[in-house]
Amino acid sequence: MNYSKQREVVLNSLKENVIHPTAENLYSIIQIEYPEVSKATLYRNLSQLAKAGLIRKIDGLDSSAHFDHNTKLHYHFICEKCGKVFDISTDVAQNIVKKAEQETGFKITSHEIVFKGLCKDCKN
Amino acid sequence: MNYSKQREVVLNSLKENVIHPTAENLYSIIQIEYPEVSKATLYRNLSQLAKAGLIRKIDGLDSSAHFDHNTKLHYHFICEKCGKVFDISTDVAQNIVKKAEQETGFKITSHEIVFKGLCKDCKN
DNA sequence: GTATAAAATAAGAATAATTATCAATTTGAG
DNA sequence: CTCAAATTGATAATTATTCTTATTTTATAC
Repeated sequence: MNYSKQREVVLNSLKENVIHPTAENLYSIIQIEYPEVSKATLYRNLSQLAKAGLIRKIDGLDSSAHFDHNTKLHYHFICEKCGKVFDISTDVAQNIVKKAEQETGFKITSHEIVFKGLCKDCKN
Repeated sequence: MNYSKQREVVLNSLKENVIHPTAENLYSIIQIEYPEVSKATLYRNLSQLAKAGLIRKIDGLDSSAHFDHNTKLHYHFICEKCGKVFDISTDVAQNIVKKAEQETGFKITSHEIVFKGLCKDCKN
């Protein structure tokens, strides 16, 4: 991966926006300061950065993919009322990969857990 | 929900095709015997049946949603080589909802676990 | 520094999956 | 049987994302 100004902007924007943004969220945010970053470039870089392991793509939350600056293993919760995404620690499912591999005999290379419901604020 | 012939066809086809098909998979299958079921009707009925809890929609496996005739709680694995989807029992993550609710204080109404990797056949 | 090949870009077209529109048909309660 | 509500087929529209192409940047070799 060569250096590019646009990729740096994408990566930094994600690091500064810890809200698990979608590509469109990030595009709006980036547009304000860096209108020179096009949508195609944003999508391309998000893919590349995720493939390189520098960021993480989160599927299954809602109709679009969200992106996470935090590459350490953890899970996610999306509030069905306000749409906010929160982290859930791996404590909730210990040794889950080992257990699943033992049960199935498959080789597991990645996994994601998505919880849905109401966050603390929206519950009331 | 009123009765409709088309909805019956959709539900029965899913029950007979335990392969976790996508909407397009199911459309191809249904077309052969029941060309009178349109694509719009298929999508509409899959949504309605899922909302009514008679089937389950699985997100996060790949670019399209898959559907499951089995509404009992369980998790999923998709083989990144052959694309087949397999069930994973809830044993791999016991009390996960309770744990996540205790950790966060959120109200969790649903969750899904998606594993990716290589199935037994593709591993070799 | 200059040449140059590989990588990256912007702009917009294209695609894939899904949802919406709407007139016509079907269903079910009274 | 009647009529409103539900459902349908056909197709347009939408959403999210990827692809195309000509141009520009970057890294490297001289």
